Amino acid sequence: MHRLFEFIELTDHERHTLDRLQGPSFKIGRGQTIRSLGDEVTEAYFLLEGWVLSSVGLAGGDRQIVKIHLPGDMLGSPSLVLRKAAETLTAVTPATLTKVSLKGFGRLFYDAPRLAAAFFMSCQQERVVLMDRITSVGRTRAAQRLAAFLLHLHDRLRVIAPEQDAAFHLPLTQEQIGDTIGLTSVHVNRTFREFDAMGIVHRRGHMIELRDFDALRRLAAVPAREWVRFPDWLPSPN
Amino acid sequence: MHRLFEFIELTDHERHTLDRLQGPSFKIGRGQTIRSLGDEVTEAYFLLEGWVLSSVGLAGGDRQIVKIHLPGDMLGSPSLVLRKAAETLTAVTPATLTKVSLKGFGRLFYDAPRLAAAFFMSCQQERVVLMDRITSVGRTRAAQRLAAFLLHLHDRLRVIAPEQDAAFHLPLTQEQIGDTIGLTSVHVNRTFREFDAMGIVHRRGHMIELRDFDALRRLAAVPAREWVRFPDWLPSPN
DNA sequence: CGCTGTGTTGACAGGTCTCAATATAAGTGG
DNA sequence: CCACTTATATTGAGACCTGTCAACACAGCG
Repeated sequence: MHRLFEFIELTDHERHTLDRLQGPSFKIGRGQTIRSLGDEVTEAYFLLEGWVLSSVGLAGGDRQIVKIHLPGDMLGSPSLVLRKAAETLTAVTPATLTKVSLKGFGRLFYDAPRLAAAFFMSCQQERVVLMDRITSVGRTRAAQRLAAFLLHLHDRLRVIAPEQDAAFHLPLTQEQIGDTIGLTSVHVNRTFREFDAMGIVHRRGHMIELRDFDALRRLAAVPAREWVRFPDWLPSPN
Repeated sequence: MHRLFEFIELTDHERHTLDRLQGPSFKIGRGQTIRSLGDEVTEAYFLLEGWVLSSVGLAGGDRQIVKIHLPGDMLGSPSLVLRKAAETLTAVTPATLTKVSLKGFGRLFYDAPRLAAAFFMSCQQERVVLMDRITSVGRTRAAQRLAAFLLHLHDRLRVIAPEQDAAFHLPLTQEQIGDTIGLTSVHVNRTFREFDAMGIVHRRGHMIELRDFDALRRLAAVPAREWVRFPDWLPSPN
C-alpha cells in the first residue's frame, strides 16, 4: 500500500519492480531512531506500519519536525541528494519498515519510467505540503496553525483509511506537536484548551475528535489542494 | 544553464531533449505575474534571466513567499501534481523565460531516464531547502532567520556565478524579505539595522555585503548541506 | 515636479516564550 | 499487581519578541 497509488495505477510490472526494490521488513520500537541527521546515506525506507517523525536539529538544540510519516510513506528520500542525511527519523509508535537500496532506486528510472514519474510526483506533492506548512508557520498565529495541522493530518489519515471519521488517535505529545507547528508545548496546550472550550475539538487522552470542520477550515485559511490523479501529461503504460 | 548540472553531467542526447522541451523564450516586466495561485495548470517554465517570486496567499490576505527563483530554476513544477496552480509567480526584476509543455515533460521519463532522475533530485533538493526554511522560521528568532536567509541566497548566487564575492544585489523590498522569513517589514528593517550596527552586513541601496560570514553562520544555526554530485546510485549514461 | 512605493523610527499592544509548580498519565522494576 | 520513577499535561505570572499603527524621510518613476 504505497502513496504512489495516489497518482497512477500500477501495472503488474511496476508493482513487481516496486517489490524487488525492498528488502525484508523489520520492526523497531517506540522512540527508536532509524537514522540520524548527519549519518551516511546508504539506503531509504518504506514505512509499512506506525508513525515516524522526520526532524531537523538546530545548533542551539531546538528541533523542527518537518514531516510526520504515516504508513505508505517513503522515508529518507530527501537525503538521496546529500552526502549526509538531512533528517533524523524517529519512530513514535512501534513501526514496521523495509529498506530500499539506492542502486535499485536508481535503476528504476530505466526499468519503470512511469513508476519513476510517480516518485517524482510524490516528491512534488511533499513540496506543496511543505510550502503550505511554511505559509502556516510563517504567517499565522497559534490557533490557525493548530487548526491547519489537525485538518492536514486528518486528510492524510483519510487517504490511508477512507472510512476514517472525525475522531482519530494522535500518538504525539504536545511538545512534538509544538515542534511541528513552531510553538512551545505550553502554548500548544493553551490553544488546545481554547479549542476544547469553543467546542471545535474534543480530546480524551490521545484521541482527537474534530467537531467543527468549517470552523477549523476557516481558521486554517490555507488554500485547498486538489491532487491530480492519472495526470494526462504522463504517457500511458506500454 | 540549468540547475540540473548540479547533479549530473548532461549527454548530448539529454541536452537536446532538454532543448526540445522548451518553447521560444519570452520576456516579462518587473512586477508582472506569470501565473496566479488557482490558475489552470497548462505548462511549467524555465527561468533564464531575472528573479521571480513564488508565493502562497492566505484567506486573510497575508502571503508567504515560498521560493525566490534565480536564473536556471524551473518554475511551477510543484503545480504538476495539482489541478489548480499551487503558487503565484511574480517577477521582481525583468525576466526571461521559456515555457515547458507538460506532455513533453511527461515523455522525458521515457526518453531520457537520467534527465528524469536529475529532475527528481532537483525536487528533493527543493524539499531539503524547504525543510531547512521551515526549521528556521518555526524555531528561530528574527536575527537568525535573516542570517540564514542571506547566507542561503549568497550560496545560491555562488552556484550560478562562482566568481560571486561577498557583495550582491538584492532586488527585494524589506516587505518581500519579511514575507519570505515570516516577519513584518518593520521588523526586517530593525534587524537589518542591528546587523549594520554590529558590522555583520553592510547595505547601500539594494547592494548587500556580507562582512562576517562566521557570525552569520553562527547565528543561522541551520545544518550545512553538502549536495551530492554524480550520485553513484544512478546508472551511468550509454 | 509631484506621486507612489519603500525605508526608517518611535510608542504601544499583543502573542508567545520562559520559568516554575502541580497534577496526571505512562512506563518500570520488583 | 503494586510502588516508584519518569514523562506529559496543565496552569499561572512575568518577560520578551514581534506586530501594529502612525509619522516622516527618501528614492525612483512617470
